[in-house]
Amino acid sequence: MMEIEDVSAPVCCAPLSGPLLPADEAADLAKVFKALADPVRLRLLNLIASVEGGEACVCDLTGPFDLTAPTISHHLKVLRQAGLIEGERRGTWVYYRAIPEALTRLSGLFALPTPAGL
Amino acid sequence: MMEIEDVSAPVCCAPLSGPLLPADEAADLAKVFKALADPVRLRLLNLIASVEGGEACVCDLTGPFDLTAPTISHHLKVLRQAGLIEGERRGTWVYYRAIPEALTRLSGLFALPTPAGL
DNA sequence: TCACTGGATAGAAGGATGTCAAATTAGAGG
DNA sequence: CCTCTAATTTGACATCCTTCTATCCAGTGA
Repeated sequence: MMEIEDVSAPVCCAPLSGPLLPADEAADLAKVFKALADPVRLRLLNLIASVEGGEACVCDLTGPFDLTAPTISHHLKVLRQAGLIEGERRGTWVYYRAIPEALTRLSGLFALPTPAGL
Repeated sequence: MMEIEDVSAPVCCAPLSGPLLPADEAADLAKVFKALADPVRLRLLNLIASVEGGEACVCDLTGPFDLTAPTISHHLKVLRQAGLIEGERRGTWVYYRAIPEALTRLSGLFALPTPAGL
């Protein structure tokens, strides 16, 4: 269940304003953004990343949405396969946390070379 | 032709690790990521943002891809409506440039509150 | 072992998306 | 005015995505 593909791994450092992105890296990056391209998943990531302690139980992630448990489970899987979150089962419950490196990587992607211009 | 919707405008400042994102802001943000969730559009934005002078002619954006002109035009429109790029016609040609504020906004979205942990 | 609960998986229906060919608009130049 | 080129729009088609219901798996505890 906890399989991870982490398509974001090879996508690393260079900002979009920087050197030309190879086509295969663009494809990998697109998968990460595809994971973010849904309001439910954005709110899920937001919920998980903003939790005090860094961990959120799935049982607390279903309530805020007007969706069935399988749908939430599906969205969590998409976020997981994108390398944005990771899950761990402890007893009856499963806990998810954000992967800081993934967020930092994305932050750097949008960095500008000369912010003096703005 | 140059209509802009700029769905990214209301989405502004708070990082994903920060306070809870309202549902409607999440929906707006998702539109921006939907625009980024395609390898061709990522490469287009990369091409435009990395051009010396900050401007790229559409005529130079068709070559790098194995796609027809209408398809490139469609992708540019999606990026435009997401508020990531803007276009301007000068004579026969249309030039596009990245909108730095949009990129900076996204960069801040992935900022972490306490990078001390990593 | 059996029942109960939290969570994931499988399969299907409906809507959204990427791509193309064909037609359209905008400007340059005879 | 006519033609040529750059770029966009339109309409169609195939594919993918979100969501559901139904089912299955994993632990807990009697």
